[in-house]
Amino acid sequence: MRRSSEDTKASILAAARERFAADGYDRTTIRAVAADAAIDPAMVMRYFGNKEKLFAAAADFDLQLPDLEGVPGDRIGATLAAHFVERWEADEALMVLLRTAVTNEEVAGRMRAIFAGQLGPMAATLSGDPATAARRAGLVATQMLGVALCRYVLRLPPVVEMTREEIAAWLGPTLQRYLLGSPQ
Amino acid sequence: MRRSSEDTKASILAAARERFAADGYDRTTIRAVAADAAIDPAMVMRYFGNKEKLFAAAADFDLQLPDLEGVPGDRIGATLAAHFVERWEADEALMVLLRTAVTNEEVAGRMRAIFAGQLGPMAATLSGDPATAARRAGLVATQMLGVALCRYVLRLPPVVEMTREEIAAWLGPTLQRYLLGSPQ
DNA sequence: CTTGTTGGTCAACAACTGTTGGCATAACTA
DNA sequence: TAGTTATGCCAACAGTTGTTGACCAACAAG
Repeated sequence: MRRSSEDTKASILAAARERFAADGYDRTTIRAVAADAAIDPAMVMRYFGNKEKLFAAAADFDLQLPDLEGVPGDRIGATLAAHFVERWEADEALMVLLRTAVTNEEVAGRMRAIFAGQLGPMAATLSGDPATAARRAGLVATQMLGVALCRYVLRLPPVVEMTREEIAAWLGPTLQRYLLGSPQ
Repeated sequence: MRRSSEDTKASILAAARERFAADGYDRTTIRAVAADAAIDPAMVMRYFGNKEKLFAAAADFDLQLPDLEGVPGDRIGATLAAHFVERWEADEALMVLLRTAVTNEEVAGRMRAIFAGQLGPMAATLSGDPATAARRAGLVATQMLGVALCRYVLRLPPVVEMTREEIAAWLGPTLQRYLLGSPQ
């Protein structure tokens, strides 16, 4: 039996996700992806057109923000923090995006769209104040992307060693204040 | 008069810093740096040996943490936040490091050393508790590197639009709690 | 058996990269 | 003035990359 085209396409995509997540866009080569998928580089081109399109297919990402209805008002920050950490660790797509957005303006734009489109509305709903919602969402982004950067990319030891629960406990009040509180 | 070798070396270094800060390590080419410095690529090699050494020379960085003696106990976080933002904006070296550390394990190690060596001791002094100092320093790193990432690299609009004072006001209490407070 | 389609390989291209060695030229020194 | 040295340019190398087109082999339909 010959492999179906869908199977190879999927295995290429899996290999691409790993490579992009580990090495970023520039350091990932079509040849390396093909080798990981045990296939000829030309197949990658045939199935995905070019490197950019392969990346686009590998970097499909959704924050999947949780439904916060029913969460006690003072637990929103901690719930959100826990969700983010879980989300980062469940899916390589975020690492793919983060590692690439740093040196690729187009991908940075995609990142901006994700956070503006998904975190912004949530902040607006929670705070009830459309005027400051974008800023509140931005503050949340700084803290959560900072954790992703330090924990998964730079691997700062103290940040790596914390458990999800500890992170949620420490960051909960921070997000809480950014979303619902005031500077002081 | 011929240019002195020091002048050329300095102009190469300036061009390299800009390129590395804007594009990261991989996308920066010796040829582009040379063109910016209006000089032949071979000169870059003669003066700096190879690309890695050029990078090392361009990425020399010190957090220059301020002396917090005399700062009112409840203003430590805000003072620190303001200092960081000022520091990022005064020197391209941080962007050079950040843009590269994301896809280069060696540079990531350098980043770890900077934060462990400079932020760790400060946290130990402030909190007076050596057991939790590293973790506190790590938390501060997540928030401040997160700001650097969102403001200067990803350029999330709400984060870019905030003034230094607003950032200091919002992040002050966060850093304050990470350094001196408890999770809850 | 032939024919067309599908999944796959191979070899090569053109462009770009870091890097090197030889050659020119201006300036200083004896 | 002659020689030496510092400064610089040019052309080329070897390796890697994305990408392409020609070719091969298995399977299904006629």
